[in-house]
Amino acid sequence: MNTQATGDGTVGKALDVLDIVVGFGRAVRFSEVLEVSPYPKATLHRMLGTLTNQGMLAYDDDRGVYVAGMRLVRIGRHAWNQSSLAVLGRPFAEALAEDIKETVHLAQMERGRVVFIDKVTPEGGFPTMARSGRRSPAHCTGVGKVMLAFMDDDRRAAAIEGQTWEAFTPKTHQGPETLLPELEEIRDVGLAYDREEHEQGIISMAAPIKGGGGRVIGSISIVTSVNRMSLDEIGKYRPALTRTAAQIGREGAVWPYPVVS
Amino acid sequence: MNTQATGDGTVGKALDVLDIVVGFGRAVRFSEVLEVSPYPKATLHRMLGTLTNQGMLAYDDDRGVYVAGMRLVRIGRHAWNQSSLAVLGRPFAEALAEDIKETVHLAQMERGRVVFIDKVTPEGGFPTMARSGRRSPAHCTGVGKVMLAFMDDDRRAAAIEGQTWEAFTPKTHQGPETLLPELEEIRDVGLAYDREEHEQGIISMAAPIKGGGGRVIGSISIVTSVNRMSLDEIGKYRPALTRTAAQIGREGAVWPYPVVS
DNA sequence: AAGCTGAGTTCCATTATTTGGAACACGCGA
DNA sequence: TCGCGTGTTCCAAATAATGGAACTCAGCTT
Repeated sequence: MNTQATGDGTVGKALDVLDIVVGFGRAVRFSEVLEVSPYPKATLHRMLGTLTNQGMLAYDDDRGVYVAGMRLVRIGRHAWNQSSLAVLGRPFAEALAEDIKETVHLAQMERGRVVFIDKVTPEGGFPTMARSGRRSPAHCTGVGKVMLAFMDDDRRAAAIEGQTWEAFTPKTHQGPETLLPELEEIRDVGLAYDREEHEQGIISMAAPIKGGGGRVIGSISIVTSVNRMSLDEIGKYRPALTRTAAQIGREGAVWPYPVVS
Repeated sequence: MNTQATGDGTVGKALDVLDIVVGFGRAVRFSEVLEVSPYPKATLHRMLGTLTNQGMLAYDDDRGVYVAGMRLVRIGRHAWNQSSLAVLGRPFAEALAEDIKETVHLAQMERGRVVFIDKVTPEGGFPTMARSGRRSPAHCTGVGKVMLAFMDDDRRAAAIEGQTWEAFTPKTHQGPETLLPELEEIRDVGLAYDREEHEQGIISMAAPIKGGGGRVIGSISIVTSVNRMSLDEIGKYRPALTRTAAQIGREGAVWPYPVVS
């Protein structure tokens, strides 16, 4: 119905505000939130008050800033323990990263956007900018494209509908016309590559993580820089990557948590 | 104003429901939530719908159950990265646990209740029931009492006001009359002991973690069973425990996140 | 196959809450 | 003291939440 993440009356707005505040990734002043939120001063003020009151945010009196609250930390941790692929995937991701000495990303999808669930950077691995909990577009990342390729048709349709098609580099897909054929190719090959589509000089190779019934529950990728390795060279890790993806998938065969499109 | 965690209109109710669902720790049926929530059928139904719609919960069509949603996982992870003592405390807690071969807990406080932030059980350590994200009362745990002892007077007053005084064992404090004197003692000694007050046979020794300005930002404890060790014996780890607490505190000297009382 | 039961969903007039423009308070530097 | 940028409070109008009751649907029983 509504493609917007917003909506749903008061609760939707409150969660929207929560998302904004936490998304800053640091303590924020009222006016900063006001600037980026679509709500009028009084409304936002009341919203922040409610969220603080509820323990989802905390207000630092001295500095006059809002930060994430303990209740959010607690509920979020609980949710993480239950629904995050990281809990069962981390050991395998760590083993892979250690084995090949390259950075490994673990991702899931939320409404057509990639959510980085975890990352492992081994000694000497390439330090990527991804941070767990961050979101990125799906159309320009290896982990995103591979999930799009293997998800249900209707979910994919909805996800593609919601893409922003922002052009991060000259190689970024700018619309379904070029993306859809690549997705088909990805389905054939069983892997997706990020050819500097999200960031100049950064490449990756991603495999889908399939739980019970072949349903995609996330994806895993090896990320590096073109200065360290070419796309061809990264290909030599293909067996290791697909093996790890399969291991995690086996572990998550009875995965009860749906990947939200 | 209101001591209840509930309140604050629609948003409060929605968060309440979210808390309930996630608190189950597993996929739940509508009727299960209905049973424990104070809301009428229609209201709860709408609430769950809204939360699902917002990505905070996810609904499994096949099984007809609700689980934590990806959006909650994402926001929660973000919050965790920012505000959890675990992020900076874990390495030290791990070192301590490895050193003494006993289980170590890391905790913070939310509205007078202890939230377990992280735990480390080394090879051969005593496996405790605490799980990160879980809550326990403050009046009967080492980590809780030590935070109560060292927090601001007004915060302590509010926190003590909110205690349930549930008697888990014969040794549990049943009211402020006996707890307050012990808190004073704890302040003197600089440590708190749990003398089988939460669970028969389980004891612990806890130290406060103090950030900048001596403000308590959490606590750390060594937990074991009376079958493994006596209260006296656990005391030999005192230097190690206080050293670790100090290390974490130094790391968190510029800790920007308030410990919500 | 009709009837029953329990779980989940929908309806809608009533009621309570949210809304946000505007006025107000506060701290701070000039 | 004035002015400015922030943050807070008010309150009548507008909107959204409420929940009892009726309904649907699947599975089970007689």
